[in-house]
Amino acid sequence: MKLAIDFRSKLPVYAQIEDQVRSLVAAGKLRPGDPLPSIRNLASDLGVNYNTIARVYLDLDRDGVIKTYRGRGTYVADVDDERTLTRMRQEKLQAIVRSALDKARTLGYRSEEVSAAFEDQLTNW
Amino acid sequence: MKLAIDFRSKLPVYAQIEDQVRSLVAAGKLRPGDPLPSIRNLASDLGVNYNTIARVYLDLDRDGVIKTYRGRGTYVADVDDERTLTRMRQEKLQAIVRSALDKARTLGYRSEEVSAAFEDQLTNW
Amino acid sequence: MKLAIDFRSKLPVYAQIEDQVRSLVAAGKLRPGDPLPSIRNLASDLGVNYNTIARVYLDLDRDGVIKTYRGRGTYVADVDDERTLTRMRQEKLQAIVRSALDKARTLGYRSEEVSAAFEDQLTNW
Amino acid sequence: MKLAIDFRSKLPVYAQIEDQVRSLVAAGKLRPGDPLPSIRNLASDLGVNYNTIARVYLDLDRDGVIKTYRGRGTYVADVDDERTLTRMRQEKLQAIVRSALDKARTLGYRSEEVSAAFEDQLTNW
DNA sequence: GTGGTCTAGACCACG
DNA sequence: GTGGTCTAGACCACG
Repeated sequence: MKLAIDFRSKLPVYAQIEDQVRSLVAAGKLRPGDPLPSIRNLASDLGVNYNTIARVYLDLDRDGVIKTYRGRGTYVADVDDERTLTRMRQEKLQAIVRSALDKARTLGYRSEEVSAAFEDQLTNW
Repeated sequence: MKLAIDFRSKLPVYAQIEDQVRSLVAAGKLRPGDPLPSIRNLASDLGVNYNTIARVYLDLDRDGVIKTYRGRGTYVADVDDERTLTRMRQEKLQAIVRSALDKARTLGYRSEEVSAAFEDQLTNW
Repeated sequence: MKLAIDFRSKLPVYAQIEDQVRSLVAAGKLRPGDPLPSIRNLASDLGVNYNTIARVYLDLDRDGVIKTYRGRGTYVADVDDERTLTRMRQEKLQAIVRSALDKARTLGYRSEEVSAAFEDQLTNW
Repeated sequence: MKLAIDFRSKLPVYAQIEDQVRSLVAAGKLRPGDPLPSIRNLASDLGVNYNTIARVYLDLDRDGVIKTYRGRGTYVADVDDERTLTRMRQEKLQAIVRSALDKARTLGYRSEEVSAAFEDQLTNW
């Protein structure tokens, strides 16, 4: 599980990690039943404290994203069926795109400009 | 100057405001010489403390985004020439688009998917 | 706000405090808008660490029991109307009584025994 | 021996089991000499680890609630006479009732309210 | 002054 | 080994 933390970001570290795990699950890169790294391992990997990751896993568990089993580990929570997963994956992508377009529009860019910038960037995908 | 603050965001209020002002300047919605609201006015408009806006203006001034003149007010900083402004405006847009594409790619979306989502969202611009 | 912690209980300290605050709100001893002690004050009053109370307030806030305002303090969350409050108060009492009766029944006590014990204890209320 | 574990409770599993066994003995549902299930059986019945039940039996043995005989099994400890058993049974019931009344009183309920709630709940015993 | 995040480190519960 | 709770203490954000 590849996560990237920006320690200079004003977003709290725990929020950055939570966001990324949620995104990975929503996008289907982490699938129901997949094991997550142990708290101690992830903490050491990311160079943060055990407690910070413990909070992340607690939050995600409460929100039903993951399931933690005392003494046994942490896993991506089950989801009803494959259809729901596919829908979630689409919605996640749409949210990403919509958010970028919203920002651009708010800043006064015209749709042709945005479209051009998009085509341009997509070439070196 | 329209700013939107999300008090439930984990991003500090001062950071949200700074980001938005920087973006408005970069996108050319705020142009060199344009006046900014007084600290007191903006604070009251946004429902935040005077000190919070004072900090924002101090940061932006220090970074050369705005210029504060004691007793006369605060203004968007001058920029050499129109060309630079145009370039900044383009770069800002590219940064927005690139950031969205990066996120999508990291999450495992294929370029065709992203392209489709983009076209889709662009229709109700 | 009078809270009692049993440090020898196997119930975590934070859970004991959360339970008690929830009960006080449900029973109407703490009413919407009432201020709660500051985190630092309550921590020092109860002889526990700041972080423990911070967690309590965070949990209660997420569950909508209280509202915290950065820099300003923490308050019992608003509730629609007086009727709801009255209903909550009744339900809380019923939950207490039901829980005791359930336990007694599970342990094989007959209803007359329980009734007698109840009348007995109620005399020195 | 019917025991119910709530794995989401903040009370440790071992404490939940110990409490229930103690209560069953105090209430006379488990009588001196009655056999308890083997550690392995109970562990498998409850879906918990062998070590957890081993700890429970060790604690209960240490407290004189049960007696473990190597190779022969575990039994509810002997008690002098029938009178003591009867007294323990009454005290257990009183403890249950007192605890509920204490909680209600602390939360500001009036004795008539509690009495009414009690009568009410007792009807569907 | 009031709330929020993070670390280092100890100790417990469960497997 | 894996998750959970708690402390002491530092530093930040907001009013």
